[in-house]
Amino acid sequence: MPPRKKRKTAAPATSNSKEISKPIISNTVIGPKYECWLMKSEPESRYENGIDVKFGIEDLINEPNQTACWDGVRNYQARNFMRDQMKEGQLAFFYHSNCRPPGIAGIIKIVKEGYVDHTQYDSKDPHYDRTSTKENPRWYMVDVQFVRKTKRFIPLSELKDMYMKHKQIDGPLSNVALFTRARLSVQPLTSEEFDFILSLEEAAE
DNA sequence: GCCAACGTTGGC
DNA sequence: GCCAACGTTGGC
Repeated sequence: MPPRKKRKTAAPATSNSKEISKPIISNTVIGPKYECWLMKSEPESRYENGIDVKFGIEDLINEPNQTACWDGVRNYQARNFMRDQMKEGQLAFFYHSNCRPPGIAGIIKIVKEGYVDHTQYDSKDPHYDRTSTKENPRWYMVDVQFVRKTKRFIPLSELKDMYMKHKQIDGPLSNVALFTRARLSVQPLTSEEFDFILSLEEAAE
């Protein structure tokens, strides 16, 4: 199951009180601080169990309030980021995957923190999980809202060139999850990584 | 459509 | 808890 997403929602913002099991940052080992994100979604039609999982940035723009729940993520690391670490107001890149060309299309923000992904209980949903129970939900999602498109599409190829370069010189993208954990559909970015990538939208390549 | 990388499952 | 088999992601 693909961590792809979406459709529906536009949840009014009762901020959720649930989830108390927060992360607790054991800073015994100090890792990078993640306050920004990259979220992948497929902008082109693809059918899973007969249902189109297409959800590109234009689809988000067309949602009520330009807001959608990021349902359908079925990977534990990605879930943990959404459930435990994403905070309201944080920014994320909207990344187009499984298309040509792949890359960053826009910026979104987290408008509702982690809560139970209802699609896990829906037997008709492509991401139905028959083993998850209401008493002990397995999958979580957040709500995101469109902020803006990037001034230009920032292709993966360009990010990869930067990554390769930065690995040599220990530049800002030398550890970026997009390449060090390529298959994760919800990825963390440090502010430095986020800002560097954002600065690329100005450049003419 | 191919397939490398990597996550998950389940036997032992 | 190991690890082989299998499934998925997603670039190309």
